[in-house]
Amino acid sequence: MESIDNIRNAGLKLTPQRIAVYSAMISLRHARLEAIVKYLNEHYGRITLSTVYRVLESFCEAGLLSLVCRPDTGECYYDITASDHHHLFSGDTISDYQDEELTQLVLGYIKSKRPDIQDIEKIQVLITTNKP
Amino acid sequence: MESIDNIRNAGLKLTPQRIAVYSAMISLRHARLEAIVKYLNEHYGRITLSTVYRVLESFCEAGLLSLVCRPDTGECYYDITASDHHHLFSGDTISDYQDEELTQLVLGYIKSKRPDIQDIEKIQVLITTNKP
DNA sequence: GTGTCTGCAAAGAATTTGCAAAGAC
DNA sequence: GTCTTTGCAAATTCTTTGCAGACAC
Repeated sequence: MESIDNIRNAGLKLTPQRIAVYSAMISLRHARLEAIVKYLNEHYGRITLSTVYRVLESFCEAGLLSLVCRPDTGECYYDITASDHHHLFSGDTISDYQDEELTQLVLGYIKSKRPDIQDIEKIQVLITTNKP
Repeated sequence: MESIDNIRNAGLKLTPQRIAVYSAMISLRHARLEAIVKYLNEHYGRITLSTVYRVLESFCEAGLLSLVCRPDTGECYYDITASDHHHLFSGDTISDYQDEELTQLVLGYIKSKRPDIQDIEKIQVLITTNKP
């Protein structure tokens, strides 16, 4: 099972709660705490709020999850995709947009136009669209 | 005075508290609530926390301030620059990076590569660098 | 068996709200 | 004068913590 390996590989001990939270994130992809708790209550059963907080924190620290924030409201969502990627915001929907070519395009542009910006670690592009 | 005109033009009534908060943001450029309150206590005198919350909310709603979030921690900062622009993150420092050419570069790229992404409203690039 | 994780309940922070007085226009 | 904003204190909501028992390995 994917979840189990990923949690193990991140160096975390396997517990039912961690598996539940990770599975929730695999289904939800992007979610705020509230949605995760709702999902867990519906699909898993009782899990304490403080445990959810602790599990999510351990996942972020271990690099299993990342964070992404809405540019308009600043609301932050946990993101099942931890590797570098871009994001699309359309109304309430957040989508990952993996595009290494775009990363390289921006990187090349910045390096040539702004050589004073050194040691770039990460480029993230946030694209907001109007919901039709 | 710049602050006064901007607040007025945003359609908000002028109060000493609004002028104080706006002036604080002009000095601070990017700041979290905590830093704003600290600045106000040092430079202005007593102002209630709930008033600061309400003033900041009215400013964001009126388009006088925007929000920007750290990609790593998700911490959100109020930003004195409300018009579209990009951001540089270097250690604890956040800088605005205004570059319409970059916006157009990304926009052109997305439009040609991903014609399915319609009605793009905003492009924001977040650049994280390693602090030397 | 040892050390980490969870549940619980309580503490602590952060944010919002109701209301009366003060202030902007 | 009318309608909005502020200060204050209380209420909510959100997040963290301490500790004892349960659990992973």
